[in-house]
Amino acid sequence: MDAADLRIFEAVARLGGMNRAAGELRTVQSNVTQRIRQLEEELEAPLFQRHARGVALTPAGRRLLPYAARVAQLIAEARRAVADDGAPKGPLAIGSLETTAALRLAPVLASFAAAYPEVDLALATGTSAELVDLVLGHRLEGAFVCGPVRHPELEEETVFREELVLVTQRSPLGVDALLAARDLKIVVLRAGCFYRQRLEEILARRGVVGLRRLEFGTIDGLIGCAAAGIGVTLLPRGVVARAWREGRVNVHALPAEEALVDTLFIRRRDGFVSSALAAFLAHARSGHAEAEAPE
Amino acid sequence: MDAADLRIFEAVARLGGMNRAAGELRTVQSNVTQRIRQLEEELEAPLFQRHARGVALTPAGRRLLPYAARVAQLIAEARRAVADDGAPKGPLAIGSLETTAALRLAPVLASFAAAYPEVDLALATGTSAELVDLVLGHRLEGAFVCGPVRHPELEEETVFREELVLVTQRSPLGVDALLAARDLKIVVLRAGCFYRQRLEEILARRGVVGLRRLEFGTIDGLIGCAAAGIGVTLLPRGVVARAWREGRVNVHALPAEEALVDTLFIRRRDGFVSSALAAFLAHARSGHAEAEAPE
DNA sequence: AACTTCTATCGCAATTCTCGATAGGTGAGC
DNA sequence: GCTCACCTATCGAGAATTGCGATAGAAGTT
Repeated sequence: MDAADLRIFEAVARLGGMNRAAGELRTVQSNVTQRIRQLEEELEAPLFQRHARGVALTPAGRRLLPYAARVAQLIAEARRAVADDGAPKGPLAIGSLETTAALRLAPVLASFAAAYPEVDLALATGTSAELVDLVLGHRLEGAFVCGPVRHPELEEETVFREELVLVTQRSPLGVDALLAARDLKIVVLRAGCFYRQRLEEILARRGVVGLRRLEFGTIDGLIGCAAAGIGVTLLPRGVVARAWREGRVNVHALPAEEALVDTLFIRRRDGFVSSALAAFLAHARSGHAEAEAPE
Repeated sequence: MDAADLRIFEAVARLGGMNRAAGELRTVQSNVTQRIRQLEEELEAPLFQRHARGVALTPAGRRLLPYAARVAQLIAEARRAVADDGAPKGPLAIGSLETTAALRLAPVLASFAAAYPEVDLALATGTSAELVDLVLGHRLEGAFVCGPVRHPELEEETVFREELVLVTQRSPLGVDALLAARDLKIVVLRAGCFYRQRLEEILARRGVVGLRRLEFGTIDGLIGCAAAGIGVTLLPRGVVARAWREGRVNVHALPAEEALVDTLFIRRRDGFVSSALAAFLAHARSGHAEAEAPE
């Protein structure tokens, strides 16, 4: 049982037929048949049940299938480990919440790309749950998500701790009075954004429910909306610092348990940490992340 | 890069020479040389530094080595998974603390062996730390240890919860008076036993320190020593129930935080659970473990 | 009944693997 | 300084494996 055998086995199992597998593997059907038969002889167990429309996994085959994928992944990882001589280079696939990417990662990415031109950085965005799945599935080397995740196979590390503040129009009124206004909307960066959920929780706890939502694609748009009294939004303090200094909006601090949100970087515990990823993490930790933070 | 290549690579790295590796692999040196050279060409990286007395790993080789072991383990596990058709059979290597084996496991093992004669059960004993290492190193499918362990790669499950009691000679005196006796010894099953450590902590907390230790190989010996007033020991309540009913010893309950000790079964989180292991765990959980417990 | 789609098998070619022998290099010991 | 022991590199021939194309057979579809 070799890695090559397992690759063929995996293709046959996934495509449900030796002909289809042969096509994908750039070989001929007789070859696939022979290799599968040899594998079955070696393991002394039938792996596929043959029928007229293709093949189906037997129980033994079902037991083998996950190992085929794991062996392939492990060998791919070994290749990367050998190729990684310590100088950050090559592909680096990481993920991030859209909000984090927009608010925090932009300067990190820019300076990282400048510092390590040899690295081909790919940034995927999605919800925390999607990103966790991608990391677990070896599709991403790591991701920035809102935590805690507490998955046994994932290592997590807090990289940003945001203090979220309510942002409203400039007004002598208190926050409660502002929230009581008719037609108030909550303004969020994007549907599904983590801050939206948090904002709704915060308002619900104050008895404000059923507000309309308004989506904006840019941070400045959010702040503009809040300044105009159209709605209320929730943003990291650092992001609204400028608008606040300029007197365009009011910011309202929240109690710590509502205000603080940790952005974690997650990666597989057993996974290989490429030099590119190590360099990226060092870069993210070493202060570039504070570029937008308040003075 | 195939599993076979990695096996050859691993042997060369471990033995420090292609000749030695060829011997172990039952092939000839030229073959090993060629395969290693091909592997180096494929990976485009030198794996070994050749010198007159053999070869030494290069940095790239050092990076590859752990993957060779992991691939080999994974493939071995895949073989076992395929061979395991649901009927418990074949080898089953588990570990246990000596104390647990003696006090709790004997009836489980006996009835398991009778129920599943197809399983070749091997029981290794050692300290908790040793057993944890053996499980992590794929040498044992699981082990009974005293917890908590909290290792990220290990799944742990509480299988026994013992109530430990102090066992002393039968006497109208209170436990404090008995502990104050001169020449009192602590009697333990074996050096390094977990209960010994707990017993010393318990006594230390009551100001009793520096006692002599006496080791006995059997539970009955411990109880006999305690009954004769030679020493004091610490045992699960169930084990001394008979001697207590017969009026041979006094048992003294302890506060919960001192009395309760969990025996956990640990196994690798990512590891394959063989049918034999599943059957064993079901067996252990389903009441056979209570054979020696009090009525 | 003809057709399509799939797997099993066979013979042959190409590739790869294995083996044994030989060459070359290096350090230890005399 | 020489030989000896030990090691790796390389070569060529034979063996084994793998890959390919063609064909046969089975089963569902039209």
